[in-house]
Amino acid sequence: MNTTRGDRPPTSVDVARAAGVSQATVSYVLTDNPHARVSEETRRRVRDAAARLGYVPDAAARTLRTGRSGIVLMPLSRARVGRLAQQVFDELEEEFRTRGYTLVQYGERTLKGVAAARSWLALRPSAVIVEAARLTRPAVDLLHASGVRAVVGLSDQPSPLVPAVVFDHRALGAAAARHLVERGSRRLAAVVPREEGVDAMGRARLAGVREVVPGAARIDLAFSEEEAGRIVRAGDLPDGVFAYNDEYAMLLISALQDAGLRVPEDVAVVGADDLPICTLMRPRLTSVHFDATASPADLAGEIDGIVRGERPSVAGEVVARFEPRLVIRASA
Amino acid sequence: MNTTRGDRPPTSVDVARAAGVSQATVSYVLTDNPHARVSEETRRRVRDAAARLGYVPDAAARTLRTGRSGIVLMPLSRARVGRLAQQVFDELEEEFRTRGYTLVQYGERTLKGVAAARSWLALRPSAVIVEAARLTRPAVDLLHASGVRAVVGLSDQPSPLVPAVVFDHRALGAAAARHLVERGSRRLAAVVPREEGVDAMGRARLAGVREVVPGAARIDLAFSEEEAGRIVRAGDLPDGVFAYNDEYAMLLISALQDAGLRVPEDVAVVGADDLPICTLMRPRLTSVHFDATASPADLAGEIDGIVRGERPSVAGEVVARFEPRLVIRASA
DNA sequence: CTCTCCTGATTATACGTATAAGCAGTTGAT
DNA sequence: ATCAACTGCTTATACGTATAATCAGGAGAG
Repeated sequence: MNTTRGDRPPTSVDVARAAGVSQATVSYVLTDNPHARVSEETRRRVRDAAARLGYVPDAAARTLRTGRSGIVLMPLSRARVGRLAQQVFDELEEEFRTRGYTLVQYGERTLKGVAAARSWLALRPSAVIVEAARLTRPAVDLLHASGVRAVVGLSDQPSPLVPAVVFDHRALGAAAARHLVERGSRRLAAVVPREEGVDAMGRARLAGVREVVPGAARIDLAFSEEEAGRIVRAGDLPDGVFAYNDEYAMLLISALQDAGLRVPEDVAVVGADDLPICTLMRPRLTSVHFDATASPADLAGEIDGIVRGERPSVAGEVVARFEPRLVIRASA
Repeated sequence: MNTTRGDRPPTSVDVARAAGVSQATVSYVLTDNPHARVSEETRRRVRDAAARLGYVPDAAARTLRTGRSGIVLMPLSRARVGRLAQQVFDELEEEFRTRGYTLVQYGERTLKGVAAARSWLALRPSAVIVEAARLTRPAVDLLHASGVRAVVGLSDQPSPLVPAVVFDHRALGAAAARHLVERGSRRLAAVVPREEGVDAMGRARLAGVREVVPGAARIDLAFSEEEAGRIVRAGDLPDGVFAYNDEYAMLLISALQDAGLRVPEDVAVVGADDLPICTLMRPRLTSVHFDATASPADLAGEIDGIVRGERPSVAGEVVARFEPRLVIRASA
């Protein structure tokens, strides 16, 4: 049944032989090249042969020839980002796949600037999605000059170098603080996780809290019961806490309850991410959800448009913005 | 400073010109080819030139030439697997990267057998890690014949086709059930989640429970408070429940407590995954942890060894096994 | 009838790399 | 002194694809 020589996957030459045409014709037909002039009859023969042989184009050869792979590179460590981002990535992966791209998470975390860009270029990606802080002007220029059509930044504010997806952590912290104040909290604090990688987000959210309440305290906290217990027992607690996210909120609340303190009566607590566990805790957790102005599908579409040259890539533009939305429950 | 013509990334030819040698010599030096006979002086010149130009080999060209990419393909949807597997993937990604591979999650979820294998082969991966259930003998043969050195299955039991990573879900369910019985539960039930993708794991874990208690009831449950509440209010509850995982356990416990039932006095509950939230819930959640007989580093090393031909690929072998370990807390 | 234009193909080439094969100059054995 | 073997390189080639350039043949215009 398999008519290819040897036992490697069939190539376009094998398809050509099977269909009785030249390799070029196979390529013209299967890529739907608009400049191609091939009769309907021949197209059918080629497609039949390709299907019969189970032909799948060699990605490397295609990339080498065109100078561009279907790869969308995300040089991030999935483990280091929040739950929200993980979910967004999962959906993005799906969206890109339906559009013919492969989302590759290529975790080069140490390099920055031009050196990082060069290592990314080994894959000749069509697009790169990366923390804006790791980009420099020369790096962006190098990427564009080397055929990367879309460079998209992730940041907590618009980037002057590239179009960006903005996660407004300050606004998130501010929204939480505003609610705590309105509810009657007089002394505020914000948790900043000690975990490497998320501490930056923690500081940005703290800054947002301090936009509203300049004197808000900072609670540095590792994710451990012991440390949470120690902080609660140390006393001198504020009456309103923004706990960085829902998991830290749960950690804090369990420590507070163990110490005999009531939530929200003694200490009000606000989480973030609006995870399913919010409704399962007692009291139910008030949380700040990150609403996106654009869905993963929109984002993928936007990037696809830039790659295909249908849309311009505008530095400073905000491709999608994640804005805080308060979900009020019982804990604050 | 940049001595390359045009503005595309430098190639080995550019490096050769800069070092005053031929392109072949550059390749010999930079790949550390053992058959190469190049003087130390020349090697230095080549390496200097490469560093100066910021040369990074084109992955596509290398793949085309060698017939094999540095890609380890995992055709899975990350969103569909459990928290444990997600964490394992994150660590695997890191391990593979340090060994020079790129772990690519290429989510072709619908295809099976030879058709799936063909689509995977477009990337000429060095290794494929995939659910064993999607493999067939011809598919495995095709992969091997096409240059894929290591095909590793994920399964709840050893696979006759390939070496496998075994997640022993039955044993996990059985361990939970055994504990519940020893604690004094007379009527058992196991939750099977309705979520697509994880339901199979749920059924396997239920089967494990029934190995211990043949008459154990099955509770089909979607992750929603309404449904959990409905089930609790319907009455006729068992006095011991294995809740599939920690999150479903929390869902169930919150519903039980809302109905005025006590955990574990009225209903004992066991979760799985041993997430951090186990110690934050009240009562603290008894959970079954999946202990690995091999770390992600070991697994990556094993696969690397097979790819490099240092280790044989043995069908039926168990590369790593995840075995249940009970963590007893207050909920059961 | 000749020339141009169009159709539907083919032939030729380049992408960047790894590696087999070849080749000049030197060394060692006989 | 002669030839083989070795050293340190170079030249040549193939991987599989996309696409520019070319070409045979027929249709239509003059």
